[in-house]
Amino acid sequence: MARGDDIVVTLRELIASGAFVPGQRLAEIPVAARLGVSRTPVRRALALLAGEGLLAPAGARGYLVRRFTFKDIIDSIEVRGLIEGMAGRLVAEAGPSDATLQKLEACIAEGEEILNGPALDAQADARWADMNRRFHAAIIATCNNKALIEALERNDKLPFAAAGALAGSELIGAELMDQRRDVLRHAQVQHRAVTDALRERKGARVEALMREHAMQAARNIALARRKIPNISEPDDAHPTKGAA
Amino acid sequence: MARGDDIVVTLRELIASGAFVPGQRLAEIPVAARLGVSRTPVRRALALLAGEGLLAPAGARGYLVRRFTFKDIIDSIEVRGLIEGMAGRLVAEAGPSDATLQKLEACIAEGEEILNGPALDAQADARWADMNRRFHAAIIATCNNKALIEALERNDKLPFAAAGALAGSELIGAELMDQRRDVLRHAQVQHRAVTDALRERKGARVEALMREHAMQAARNIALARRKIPNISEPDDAHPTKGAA
DNA sequence: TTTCCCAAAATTGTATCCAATTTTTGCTGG
DNA sequence: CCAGCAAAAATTGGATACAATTTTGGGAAA
Repeated sequence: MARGDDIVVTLRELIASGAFVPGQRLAEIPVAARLGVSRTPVRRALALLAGEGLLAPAGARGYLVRRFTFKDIIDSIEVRGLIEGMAGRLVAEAGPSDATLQKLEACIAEGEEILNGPALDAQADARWADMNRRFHAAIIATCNNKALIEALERNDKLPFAAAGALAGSELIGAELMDQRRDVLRHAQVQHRAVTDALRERKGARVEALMREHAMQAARNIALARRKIPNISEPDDAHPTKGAA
Repeated sequence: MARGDDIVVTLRELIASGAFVPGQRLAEIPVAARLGVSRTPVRRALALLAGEGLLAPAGARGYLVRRFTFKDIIDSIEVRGLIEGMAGRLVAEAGPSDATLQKLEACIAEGEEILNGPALDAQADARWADMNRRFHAAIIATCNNKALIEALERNDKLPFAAAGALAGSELIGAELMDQRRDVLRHAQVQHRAVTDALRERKGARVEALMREHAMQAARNIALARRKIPNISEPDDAHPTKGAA
């Protein structure tokens, strides 16, 4: 998709990195000037980002950078657990292919390698993040339910909702690195349990494990809460796109 | 939202109604001519519909009307059950407000009214569809999880995925109307059970009930399968937007 | 006859221009 | 001094013009 989607990606990163303040109005002309393009592709990008939920309609005209509270982040991670849980159950019920199981085992082996390594530095963390993404992708990719896959794809675009969003980010300081090995060790055990349950076609167990696995990620995010840029307080009544 | 969103709505209806054949390429100029507007708003609309999953990118340029198999429809309904199930569980765990319970009871009372009415004609069916939408909306609206609400909103845009998509449509012929009363009676019982479980804060039970309630809707869709326009056969290898 | 290449046509993507609506600002009146 | 209204400025949405890329079709050569 070599359309004007690079603009969308750039804007998404700018929003996630905190370059745009939540609640700020995103006028087309300044954005276009900043990106060095005309208003036309910016207009398309803003509409798409609003469709993704990163921007909120500002009254009758234009868009606002949406506010995300800390609860919103935790909630989206729980939704990820819900979706991945069903995906895992579907895979278990259908019986995972050998190729899938091999992928998962390879991820586990790599996880073991990382955990047994000498230092758990930023590089090791990035490697873990990549492995973690492959593990989760291997499950959702074979669930054979397009609606479910797309629901997860959309959810993953919300800030810090995707699997491995914390790992590999710059949010883990030295003080969190101390606990990091325990955290990843626990995740590794969960990956092991998920893989075994998949092989044994224990659908309900996989579903519960994936949900709990996400809840664990939510707790880890909570540890880094203070470093997350641009999270709003829960009690501010600013517009964040109303419910249904 | 008085933006160019009416064009998006119109196109969505044209796709759902089968005016566009799946796999057909949607060129901007013909679409713009058909709607009587210029290419600019059409481009925005096509990009948004692709974001919603109703269109698939056609190689490096333009979009195709996406193919939906019958399984895709059933799958999206099951995803709806998953999401609504979690929403119901959250409402139950937090304790539903009196206002919510009153709304649900009002829906149930209206359902009883419809079922006890003399004829179950198309008008009664449309009334049921409206009541049903309100029932489901009352639950999801109070779940207090924005990611979940938006996941449902997106899923509801897929063909026949939304609650009450079959009821109120033209797909129920005379032969299905015979079974219609039994079908709705069963749904009414499920609404009753959901409401009671919510009041009693039985989260797990609500979740299971909502899932099963959706599965029932899937079975009803299956009865009308032959009348659904533009569903593709499951074994055609045409592009339908690849998985993750 | 088939295949490959080049040219032409069509279509998408971008930039600019115009109209319409909204928002802001300043002035006037109470 | 505040409120209300009017005018002006700014910003968004739509249409058109232009550039670039892709696709298609035809012709020539093997």
